[in-house]
Amino acid sequence: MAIIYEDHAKIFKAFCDEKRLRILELLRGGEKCACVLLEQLDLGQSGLSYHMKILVESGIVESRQEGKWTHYKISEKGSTYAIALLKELTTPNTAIEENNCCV
Amino acid sequence: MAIIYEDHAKIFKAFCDEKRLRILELLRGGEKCACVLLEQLDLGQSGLSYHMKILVESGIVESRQEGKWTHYKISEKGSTYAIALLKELTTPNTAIEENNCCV
DNA sequence: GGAATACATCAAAAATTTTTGATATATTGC
DNA sequence: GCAATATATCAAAAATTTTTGATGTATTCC
Repeated sequence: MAIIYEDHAKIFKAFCDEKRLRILELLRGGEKCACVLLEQLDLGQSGLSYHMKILVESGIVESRQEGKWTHYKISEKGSTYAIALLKELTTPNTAIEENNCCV
Repeated sequence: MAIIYEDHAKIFKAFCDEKRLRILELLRGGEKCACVLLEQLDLGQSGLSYHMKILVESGIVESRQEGKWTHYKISEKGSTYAIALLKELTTPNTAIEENNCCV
């Protein structure tokens, strides 16, 4: 399957797991460091790290290092892009020929 | 995890698999019956059926039976809802208290 | 420098999703 | 009604994702 589908799928993977949706919900309240997320979620430390990696790689979340702490927040740029992409993926594209049958 | 996260995750599952993104791309060209999708995709018949079920259950695709054929198309209503939801999920929510630490 | 803290990475186990092939159901044309 | 066609469903296998616990790395504090 073409590269582009893989990239697009990656973006929406941020939203198709309940744990990650819960994390995003917390981040809607503003930037949080991993330790705060950890105490609010039913997740182990390495489990949180795993999900944060997926979120950051999707572009929906950005991370910022500050000493020994890592702070995470929702990326406005990434979110805007995802919304535009979702619109595109669900909008009729007349450039694609109608290829029908079975009538 | 609360019911609502499960429902939301279900919607975005439509977009986090490459095969399903490819199917949506085809449907952007207009309503298609399963047989057309089948010949355009690298998928077996039961595999297509599996993915179509996920797409329909996400609300992004609607199906219409016509004799022995099933026609699928992108649901405008479902898409609009998904876009609105994605916006909501990535928009700061000041109602949620800022719960920070580590500063 | 050494201990403590925060987080990432790794590998194995567990869980879930996807694929595959067989079978079931419904519709059409004879 | 019977054969053929279109699609759904099922169950087992394969693949992928997620969880878990152990270990590694970087930073701070003493």
